[in-house]
Amino acid sequence: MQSRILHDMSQMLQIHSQLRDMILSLDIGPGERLTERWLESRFDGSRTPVRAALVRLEAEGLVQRDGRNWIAAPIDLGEIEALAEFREPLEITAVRLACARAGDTDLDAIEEMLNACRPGVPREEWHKVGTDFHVEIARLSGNPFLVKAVEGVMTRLSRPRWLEVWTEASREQAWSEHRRILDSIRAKQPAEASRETVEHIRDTRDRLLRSLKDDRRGLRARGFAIVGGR
Amino acid sequence: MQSRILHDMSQMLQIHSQLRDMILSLDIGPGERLTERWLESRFDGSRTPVRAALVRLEAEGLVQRDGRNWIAAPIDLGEIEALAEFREPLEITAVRLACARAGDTDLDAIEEMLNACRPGVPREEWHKVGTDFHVEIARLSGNPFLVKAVEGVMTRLSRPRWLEVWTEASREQAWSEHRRILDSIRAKQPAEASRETVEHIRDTRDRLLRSLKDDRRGLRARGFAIVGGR
DNA sequence: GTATCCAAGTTGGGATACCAGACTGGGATG
DNA sequence: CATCCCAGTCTGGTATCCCAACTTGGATAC
Repeated sequence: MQSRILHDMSQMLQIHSQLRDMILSLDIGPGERLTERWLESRFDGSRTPVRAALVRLEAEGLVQRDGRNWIAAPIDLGEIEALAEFREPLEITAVRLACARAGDTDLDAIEEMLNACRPGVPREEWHKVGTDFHVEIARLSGNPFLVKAVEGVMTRLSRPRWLEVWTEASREQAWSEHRRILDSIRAKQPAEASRETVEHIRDTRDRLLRSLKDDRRGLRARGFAIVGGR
Repeated sequence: MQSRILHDMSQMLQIHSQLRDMILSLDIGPGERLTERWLESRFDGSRTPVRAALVRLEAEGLVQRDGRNWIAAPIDLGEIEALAEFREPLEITAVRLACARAGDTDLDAIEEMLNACRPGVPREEWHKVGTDFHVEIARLSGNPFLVKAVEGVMTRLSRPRWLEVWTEASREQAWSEHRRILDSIRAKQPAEASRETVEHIRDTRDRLLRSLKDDRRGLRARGFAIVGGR
């Protein structure tokens, strides 16, 4: 009987995780070329696990093929719009199901997560909570496909959200929108929670697109590939 | 050994496609173990492209890890329910957007596809059209994420749909439900199209679950792993 | 000065050798 | 007869080597 837990991650998973972090943290810029040989030396492994990691990251949309070459996925303004359109029905469904299925302890855990965001905590924490909130709500739906899909959406939105120029006001707005959604779920008000979710998604989309378009020139100057957008 | 033109299709893609077909056609049974060495000899390639293909198939949900081993994904009754719950909002959104965005020529192409299904054409064709209909409707939405998600759903439902015991009546019912949805889209009646879509998805779910539960014993006898279901 | 072309270097794709861990079966032991 | 143990075997994971296709840069011809 195999009762053994894999205590040591395979190199493929290590490289996958590290490269993922480098891309999401913009340590590797959007559109930047990745050669298997460079990655091999960078992570001190052979090309075999490097290639396996690249294939997985391709499925996540963080890495793409450019002809025969690998590149970190560019920031795509059209994609941000499509993602907003895509996640609306997903997250509406998630909050409605959460109203029906979530227990109080689940909601308490998410509330605590939100409460961890107060003036003074580093921006990384705000960013992470902003992602996790949506994923955890989806998890309350009990539907693994909703969770996977929302995770995918938030992964793809991670870099745009990081590049957004944050004002104190917009940060507080997003936080209170999250808070309102959570309260509506707790009050078992699916219609209200849905409406707030749609509003939040559209606000987020508009903020991201406006900010990225405004900074487009500067971001390109940093070597970041920003494509799409009309 | 291989001096073929690589521009056409890498071996990884060939193996991916062939293995995918073998799994979807139940040539490889649900739950069946796959060893890299067997695949290597079966497809006359080395383990390198075999492993890349397996990683991709894992992302599609057709292949899983079982401990350190690879297996063809079992049929999971719980998954069929979760998929129905997941695809409802997706396909509602797709038909609504299709009402707004689809042109007549697009709709004609789908109608022709449906018309190709008449008594006498082989079951494979009915099966394929039943999948493609939903994907093509999603394509009319113009949203690539909706397309990808619906493709994923239909891929995961492919084997259950194939295993379902088909009566003449249920086949005709599914066909006419498709037809009605298409007509409502053509008439730009999003509310009606949505209602019909939900109805169709729930009918499909119930038919699949009933049929699989009834045949569970027989399918297991054929060596097929059928898991889940309460 | 410009266009052309070829050789050297680089890239990803594939093949293969080797490794460590897990499984299996049979034999020794109580 | 049951139990335990160990070696042989098989597995996926990794490193490394070779190859064909592409890129590139500079010499050459005009």
